[in-house]
Amino acid sequence: MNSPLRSKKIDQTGTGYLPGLAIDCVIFGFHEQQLKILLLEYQNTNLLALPAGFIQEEENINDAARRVLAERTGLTDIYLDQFYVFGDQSRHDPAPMRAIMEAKGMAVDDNHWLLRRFVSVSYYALVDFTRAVPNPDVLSDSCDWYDLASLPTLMLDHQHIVQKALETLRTDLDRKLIGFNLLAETFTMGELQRLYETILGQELHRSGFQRKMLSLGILERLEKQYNGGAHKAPYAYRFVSDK
Amino acid sequence: MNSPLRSKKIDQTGTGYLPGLAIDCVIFGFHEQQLKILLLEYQNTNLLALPAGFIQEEENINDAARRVLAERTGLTDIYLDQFYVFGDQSRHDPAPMRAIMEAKGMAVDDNHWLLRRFVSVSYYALVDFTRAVPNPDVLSDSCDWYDLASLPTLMLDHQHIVQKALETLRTDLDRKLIGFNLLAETFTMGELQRLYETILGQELHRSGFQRKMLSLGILERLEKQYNGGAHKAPYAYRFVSDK
DNA sequence: ACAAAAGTGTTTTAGGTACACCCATGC
DNA sequence: GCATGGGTGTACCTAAAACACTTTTGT
Repeated sequence: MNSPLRSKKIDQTGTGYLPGLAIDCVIFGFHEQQLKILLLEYQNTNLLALPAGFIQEEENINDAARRVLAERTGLTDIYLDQFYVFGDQSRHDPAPMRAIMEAKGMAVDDNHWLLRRFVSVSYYALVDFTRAVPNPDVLSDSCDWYDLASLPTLMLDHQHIVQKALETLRTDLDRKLIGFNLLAETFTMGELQRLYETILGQELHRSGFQRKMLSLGILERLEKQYNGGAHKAPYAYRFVSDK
Repeated sequence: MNSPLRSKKIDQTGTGYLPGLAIDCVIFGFHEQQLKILLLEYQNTNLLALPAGFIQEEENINDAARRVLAERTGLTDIYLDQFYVFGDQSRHDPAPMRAIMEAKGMAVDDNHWLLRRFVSVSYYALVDFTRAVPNPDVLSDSCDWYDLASLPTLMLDHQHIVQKALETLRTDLDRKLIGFNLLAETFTMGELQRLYETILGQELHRSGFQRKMLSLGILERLEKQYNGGAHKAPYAYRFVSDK
């Protein structure tokens, strides 16, 4: 992998990448009843941004997105969906990237390729929180999970991108049955319901939810899980694709 | 407007446009119970392609799509939706564009910007067939409607783009209530139903369809239309947005 | 009179909501 | 025993599907 944001040296010209095009990824995770996304914090600037990357000249853009995801989470088998292209010129603002590069001690030319206008092809990804290992890129000193419910201010229009990603996730949740990607291999019906409630931002009726999920024919019931709770042990379930 | 595909002279360098990025438009119309799309035929090559364009350096990409649409149809108030970015390197094939340019009598350099790899941001549009005035660009000698049901072979991966546009239209039809954009200002319930049936590729029950449409509260009933048919005169309806 | 398309009514079915009941477990 | 969370059963309501009936027009 030779992303300019990963290699030790930052390319001065952007050679080898499609110019003016970037990948931004909204990586969702779910932990302790909270929906979270992965953010990078840049060194000495307090700037927070979505994991991003560029597209190699001989690379498919969807593969570039998978590469970014693999670099930031260590995971390769991830649910990933392109959801929008942000291409307004108003989103172009070289100031934050300049601040990041200067904080890195770089001499920054006004014409540096990273300061030019970029069109962002945005993806959202759903990962198993317990399996992801966040990993910062060369320009950032941290890569961590942040609660979606109390998100700090983000760089550029990244807040807007997150908002649109969440809207897409909400409408896709029923249509594409993708929620399971946010859970571990096996899970209880209660965990699944709390996930749905968190994503949709509303409470769901327990019995109806259970019946609907089971009627979809995509859940395999396993043995009961004795977690030591003061109640009946729930069944564990596994998602089974029907292909 | 100074698109290189519209101006009399074709720019040799692509100056003024975002490099490597193109807009492709699947423009749907509906006429005589057929779903149609607008295609360009290039001079002396038998090559058919989707209406396309590039993005000016100071232009929003959605505005670029509107500009392409206005140039090809003469319409400015059009339903338009971004639906996918096609960015596989395998879609890069300079041969057809070279043939088009050579057929135009141009001397074509191997490094000509139009022969390089492009990432396509694709849009679908819904237009009122009776109001659109197809208008070819400078490289093509015709811009006309083609039946979606019996589409000829298209350039590059444009067949694939059309397929994905149609799939998106089908799923959006119920969710976004956009079908009316394909009809004239007023229409009968029968016309609307035949439109839905054509798009979805399946027959719908007449009474259920009528009730469902009326229950949405987005149709205003006007006077009856006496078309001279050997049957009861249908009501005319108009779409009313509820904002 | 009849066919054709339009508008409306009726019955049946399916899915969802709401609520109730019982089960298993730890305190 | 009791609170807690889990699984299932039942009544109810709404929306869709399927079908029937009536209306209006031209031939």
